[in-house]
Amino acid sequence: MARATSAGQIPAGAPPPYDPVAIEATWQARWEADGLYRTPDDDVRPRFYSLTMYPYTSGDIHIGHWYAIAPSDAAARYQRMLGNNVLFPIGFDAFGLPAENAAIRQGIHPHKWTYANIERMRRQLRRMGASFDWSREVITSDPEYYRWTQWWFLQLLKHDLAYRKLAPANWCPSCQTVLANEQVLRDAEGLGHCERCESVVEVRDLEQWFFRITNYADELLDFSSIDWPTRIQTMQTNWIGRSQGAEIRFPLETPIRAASDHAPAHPEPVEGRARAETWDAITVFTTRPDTLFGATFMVLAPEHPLVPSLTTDQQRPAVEAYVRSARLATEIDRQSTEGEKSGVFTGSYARHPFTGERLPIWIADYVLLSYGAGAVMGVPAHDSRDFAFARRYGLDIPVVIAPPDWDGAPLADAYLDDGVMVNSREFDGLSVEEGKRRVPEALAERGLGGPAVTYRLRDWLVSRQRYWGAPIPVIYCDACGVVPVPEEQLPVLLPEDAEFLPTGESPLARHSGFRAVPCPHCDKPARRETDTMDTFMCSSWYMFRYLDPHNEEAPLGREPARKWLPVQQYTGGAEHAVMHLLYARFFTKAARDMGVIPVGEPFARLFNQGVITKDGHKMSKSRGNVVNPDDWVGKLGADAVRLYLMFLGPWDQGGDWDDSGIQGHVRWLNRVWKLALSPAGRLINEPNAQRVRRLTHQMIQKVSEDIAAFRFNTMLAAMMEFTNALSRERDAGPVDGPAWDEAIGALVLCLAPSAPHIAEELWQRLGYEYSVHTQDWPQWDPELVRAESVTLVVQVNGKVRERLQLGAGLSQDEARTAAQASGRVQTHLAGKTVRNVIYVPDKLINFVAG
RNA sequence: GCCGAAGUGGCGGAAUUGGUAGACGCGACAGUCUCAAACACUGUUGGGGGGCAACUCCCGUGCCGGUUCGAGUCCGGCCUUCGGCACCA
Repeated sequence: MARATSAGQIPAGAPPPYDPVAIEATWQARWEADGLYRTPDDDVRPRFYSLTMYPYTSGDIHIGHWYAIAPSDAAARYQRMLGNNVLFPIGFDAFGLPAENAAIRQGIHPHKWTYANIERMRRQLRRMGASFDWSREVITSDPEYYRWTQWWFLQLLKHDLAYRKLAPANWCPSCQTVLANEQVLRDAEGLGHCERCESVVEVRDLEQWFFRITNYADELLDFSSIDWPTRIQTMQTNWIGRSQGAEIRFPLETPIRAASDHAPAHPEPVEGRARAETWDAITVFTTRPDTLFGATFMVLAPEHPLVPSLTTDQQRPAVEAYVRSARLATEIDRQSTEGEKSGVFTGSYARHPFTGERLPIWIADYVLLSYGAGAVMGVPAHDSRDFAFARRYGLDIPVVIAPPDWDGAPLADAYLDDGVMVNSREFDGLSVEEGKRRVPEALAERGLGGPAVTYRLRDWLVSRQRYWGAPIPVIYCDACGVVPVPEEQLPVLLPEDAEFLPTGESPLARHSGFRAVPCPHCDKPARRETDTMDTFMCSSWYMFRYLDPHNEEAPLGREPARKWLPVQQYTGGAEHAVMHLLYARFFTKAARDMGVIPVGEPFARLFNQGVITKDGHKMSKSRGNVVNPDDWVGKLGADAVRLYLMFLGPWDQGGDWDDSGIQGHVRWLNRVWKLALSPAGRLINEPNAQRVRRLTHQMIQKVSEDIAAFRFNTMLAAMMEFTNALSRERDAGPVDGPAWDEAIGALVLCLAPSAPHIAEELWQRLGYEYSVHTQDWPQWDPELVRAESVTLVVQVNGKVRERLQLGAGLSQDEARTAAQASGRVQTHLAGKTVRNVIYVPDKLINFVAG
């Protein structure tokens, strides 16, 4: 930290007032002009990729963005001062439904709405003074970006990670359009209504695109190579929901044909057998194969393909009515009807694989087609849902796992805990654990099933019947089938002249110029896919594009990928725990397997900041409690707002905005300003200088450790404490000289990541070289930090009776002698015998006496 | 219901390989400055008792119990709040 001019250049007299608004504008312009935060690719210093989640283009940068970004920026600046080549990019998540809603409400085209918002948000972001490299900005709705989103889609298709199948979607029969889940309003009975016309929403099956995220389910459960909050790991683990159990085949009395190819999620019944048109058994998945002998009925999901064939003529009216009502409120957003179990008997029976007993086959909506085999064995004694169902319909409830002191009486409720297998033939006497192993083995020997694993995670449905998204680059040809758009024809441009009528139907579906296209194979008339991609697709790879944002040959080059990946520090909200953060991991693994990037995890370290509230509530326009950061920045400056947000408390806990709190930071910055710029005298003597130096180095240590661990609140507290101490030194007498210069210099350097503008201004006024943000982070001297005197706490029977200022490093005997010299200690030891002495060097001595 | 996190002054919070509870800040009160107010600055500020006083004693980290010389921190059992999932077989 060489000074451009010699020390002692601070002009005499009172310092000028601290004018944050003027200072901040000046420095922001200067940094921008100098390209101070540009990240060169050819830098030899160690790289550090620091990423904060890019904002959605909703309209305004609000206080939540500040809360997320300001500390990220401080951390990135700290890394820069440590000597790293830091990449800290920013961009905009620009596709999505809100743009369309705004378009319909306000009559603005989504494109116009989005780009106007970006314009405004850029300005607001610049006022924060964040050290973004704007030259790498990405906007996901730019053709130069979504061209590559489409390219990724084609690669996933090529690698058999994308496929089409029928999937339920919300359908409004009046608007004749598909609705997103958030456009469906639920009434008290759980029925969905169209948000626009209030018609009852149906569920229709459409051919939709999926990504095979389930191929990676097991790998996604492995967090060993990344440093993520356990909270997020747990959430993802639960979301993936791996269950170990068995598949069991229950033979049918007569083989039947499936009604449709609308297969359950787990289409292969057993042993890799191809899905048969003719079914001779019903396959179920269970995590409790040990309870097999307690099965007294079967239950299929209402949508199960075997239902029509299994239904007897006598039962058909009841079954069809039930299936119809279930369609109105299916799993897309099924209301929890807590405890109530309804169902209908199909009239058919299956055979128990071991006993051959006839089991009635029912349908019920508590069984989900999309999980396991879409069918369950009903074991009422040991499953609470089956128990409720059996009670309601008068089915048998035989006990096959005996509770510890069971007397043979009927159960009042399902018994779910461990016990001993009974009424289970050769398995009697086995524990639950042994049964779970032995029953599937026995099933496998007889060709009636075997061990199996199932996941809660389903494949990622990426189709959106919407306009404002990246068009899915495929073409449907009557002759050639599904034809991928050739890569050299990308991007498939979103037509801007799409008619944007408030019908809710995707403009792409009715835009004939977009739809009609010659087949790339046979050149005959064909039609484009009119669905667009889920915006989570865009955000699954944006961290790659920052590395090579202007590459026109590839989404990113090999060299940038090798140099920069993975992201070393990712920060953002925990609301993305299972969507964005899981999809991005899947995407990275897929890209690795395609050979495009060299890593299998996108984010090596993750930090989730909390939520900022006002008066204890989420901020919302309807509640009228929105804090507008621009107002505060205009009045008090960005630095004060940044500090206030960082000081609220631990970053991952969030905090509540309180107008009065921010004044404290303005006060403090003013104190720092005056302290740094006030004319100084001479430090009178060496002990004072030593004391100041010790305080300085202790502060540097504390600040360094805290900022590295994202403990911004205690980092600032340490600087405030230091400021208070320096003020006391100055008030006690004249101060100057190297120790004082070092103290002020260190304070300004330590402040630079958090309050970049005032730090730059002070740095310049103190006569140092521009810029403070390219300086080395200050080092602390361990020798100086060590205290020479300590407070020794003296306890008698665990209660504090005296605090002594003593030299550091005393032996137990020396400490004991000193402690026993105290009158107070003598009082409390009077008439007692010291039985034991516990000594913690330099901290505490405890006399155990009685 | 299941999973996870957290309960500390008037408020935000600090202190956890067990060792001074309340750092730092806000607010409040008192004082300085001012005709006055605001700003700024200085001091006090967990609760209770005793003393003219320098002081001194007791209680105190959601509740009950335990381990320990010593517990905000560890163990057992509760209560409350927040977050996630929610008929996952």
